[in-house]
Amino acid sequence: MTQNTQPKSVANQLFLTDEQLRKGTEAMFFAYRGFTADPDRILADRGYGRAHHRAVHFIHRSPGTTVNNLLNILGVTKQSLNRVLRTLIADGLVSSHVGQKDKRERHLHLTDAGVALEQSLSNAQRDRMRTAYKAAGAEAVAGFRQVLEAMMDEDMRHQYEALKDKNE
Amino acid sequence: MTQNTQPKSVANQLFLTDEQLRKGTEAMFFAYRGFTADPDRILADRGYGRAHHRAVHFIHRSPGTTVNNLLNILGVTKQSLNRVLRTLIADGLVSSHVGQKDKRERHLHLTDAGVALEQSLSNAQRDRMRTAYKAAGAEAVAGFRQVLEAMMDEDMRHQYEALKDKNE
DNA sequence: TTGGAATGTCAACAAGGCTGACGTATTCTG
DNA sequence: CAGAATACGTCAGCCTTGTTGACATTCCAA
Repeated sequence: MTQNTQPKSVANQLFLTDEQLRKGTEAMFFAYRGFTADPDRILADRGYGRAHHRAVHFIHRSPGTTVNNLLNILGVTKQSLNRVLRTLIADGLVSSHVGQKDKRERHLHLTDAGVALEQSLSNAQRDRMRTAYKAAGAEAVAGFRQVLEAMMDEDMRHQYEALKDKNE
Repeated sequence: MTQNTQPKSVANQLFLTDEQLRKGTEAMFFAYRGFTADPDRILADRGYGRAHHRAVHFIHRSPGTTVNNLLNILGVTKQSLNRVLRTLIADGLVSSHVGQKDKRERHLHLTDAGVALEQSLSNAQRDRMRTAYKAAGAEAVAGFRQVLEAMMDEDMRHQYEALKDKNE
């Protein structure tokens, strides 16, 4: 349907051919596998999965966040998140306190053990990311980020932007 | 965008700070969600999941491929893939023939209905990709691909490279 | 020709999504 | 103040998709 075998007038659009887009798709698929591979190994050793990683990551990012807040960021149901939080709290990696202002809320923090796990996960992931960044160079990295940001859903881009410059 | 108020030796490496790497991590997380969102909706309507998408995609890419071959590309166990293939075959989207040369092998093809599904999935995914590519521009896309390729595991990069230029 | 390797199938289990229903505490609002 | 709305937890049950284990068939090499 959108086969691009056009004249030169569109030569500057060559990166938009179906073939180029398909390559991008497959690159995303294979790269995401690499992206999660290292943390997955660490998690498997401790009987956790990717869901635990995501929870730990975002609690670390936003200490004191509420359950509801986390729900929006992670995009899962509360039943699903609750299962994960329950094990993390039981294992002493996450603490949950009733809110001061609003007592319906629970504020989540990593314990020392939780911070330690987060560190080992993010170190593993960062190492791979750093290697990839170094290999590709600063300009490629800028392009990488631009395309990824353009690929997000509206809502997610807002979540992302809100977190983006938090610790600068 | 890059404020160069630093000495050169530092400025060159600014994209390798932990903060930059963390942003890249989160960009991957949110972008991958967007990346899969559109096909996921189509699949859900038909009672399929992402595993079906992957199988259909790579059978389309490499018609006549064997189960074992697909296993290597997808990186799952044969039992897991088999369940998905079984439903796709039962639903008449994929055909499986015993190999001529080696009768242990099964060669996989998409039926017309399978091709139709593949089209609707890849059209949806390409649309988002195209929009993102357009918004980011050709140079950003080149960087995007470079970083993704550098992020893959060795083995996966080989799989990816092998597929990469197949239809050019 | 026979034993091992390769290919693929079936069965059963676990993680982690989902929906729906319900209970409890707390806060907001008319 | 009463009732609606919000935040959270939990139970039950479903689905997809990953896992291991057991097994049949086929091929190949000693």
